[in-house]
Amino acid sequence: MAKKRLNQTQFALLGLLETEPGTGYDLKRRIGESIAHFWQEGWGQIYPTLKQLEVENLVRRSVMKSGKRELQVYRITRLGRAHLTAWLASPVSPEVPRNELLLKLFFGGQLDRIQEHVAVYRKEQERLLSNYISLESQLRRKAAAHPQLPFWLITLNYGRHRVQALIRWCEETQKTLDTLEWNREGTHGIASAR
Amino acid sequence: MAKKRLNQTQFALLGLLETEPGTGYDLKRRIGESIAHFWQEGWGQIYPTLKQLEVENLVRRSVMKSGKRELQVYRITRLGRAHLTAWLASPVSPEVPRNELLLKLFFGGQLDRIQEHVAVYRKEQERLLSNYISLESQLRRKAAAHPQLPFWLITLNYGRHRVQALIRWCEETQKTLDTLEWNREGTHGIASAR
DNA sequence: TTCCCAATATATCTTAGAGATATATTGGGA
DNA sequence: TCCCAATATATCTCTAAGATATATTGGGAA
Repeated sequence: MAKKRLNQTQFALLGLLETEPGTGYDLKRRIGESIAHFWQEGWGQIYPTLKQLEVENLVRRSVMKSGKRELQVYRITRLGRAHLTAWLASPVSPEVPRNELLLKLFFGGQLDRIQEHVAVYRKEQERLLSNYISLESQLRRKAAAHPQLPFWLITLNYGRHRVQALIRWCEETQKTLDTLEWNREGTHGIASAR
Repeated sequence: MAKKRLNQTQFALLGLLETEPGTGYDLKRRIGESIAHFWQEGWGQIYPTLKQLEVENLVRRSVMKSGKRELQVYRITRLGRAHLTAWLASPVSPEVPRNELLLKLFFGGQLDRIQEHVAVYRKEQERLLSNYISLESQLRRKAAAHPQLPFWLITLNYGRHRVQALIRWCEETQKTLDTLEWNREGTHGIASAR
């Protein structure tokens, strides 16, 4: 008996529908507004998964007419809620590491290109950091009394700790790479006035 | 003209073959010994990708007989080397975040289960940390003079910074969750002597 | 008023990748 | 001699990333 690999998109959508019913488009929008900093879904997952969830009776679909347009509104069922709860309590599956930047660093190549990769990466982490900070103050204002607020802050805090560490790594790495560049030039006897 | 999405496995294998020719099995072993802490490949990628690389003339295959067994040894070609170099210099594609632990935290659920998730996660990060530390001292001993050593240390350093930050996040989070538990019990008037 | 565009809404297609599994050989130790 | 772990190659399924097609709707500019 093969252990069924779990479709995480299912549970992400169930979790979102638990808060409030909505259309596929709506769910995508809500992902962007709430969990995008650690979870993303594309159209290619959302619409087929909703259909699949309906077949399994984990969600129910109701069609809302608005002019010529038919909105497919999904809401979670009792069974869906049960599945969600079970999943929330189940062990977190380990993450598989795959870091393109590190792969390129490991293989070496042209030093100046590597330095550029690190610089771009650092900029991106700094962008993320300021993003987390503004999201946090926004949350504290808009949802100050929300019972789930502590959990939301915890997820933001994760991002903050992570990117701060990565920024420090970038700083260290940039110093190391500068030193290497220096030594290499020294070795080759190239005096470059900069 | 659609931008061809890049098959990262290709370049990972080319990078490994650049150092030294080898069989698919050999490459898997070398991944485990060198880059597994930030990059992994399964059989399902390795063997088909090697065949594909051969078709594209990026690697050349030679069959070595050893008794009844035929070893498929692959070595990188001049063209393959050119592709690899171009890839090493090309921009790093952004990482798509997908963190199951944070998703479960965000959706809330039973507090004790969340606490267990965090505890397990913390243990895993601590395991990784001690792993990085021993790998580093091992590297410094075995490859002290290797020209690529600084780059290898940089990748290990990335892991160390990352997991140290995540361990600190776990500590903070555990405190926060404990406080929440306390408050909840207080609210419900449950006096639990522990 | 009409035209255009951005936002809303649903859907599908291809490729990459994760993970499991099948199968055969080989070398060394009980 | 037998067995098992390591070596070696290969395939299959499902999940997910990303791009794209298509139609509607509401609001602002010409």
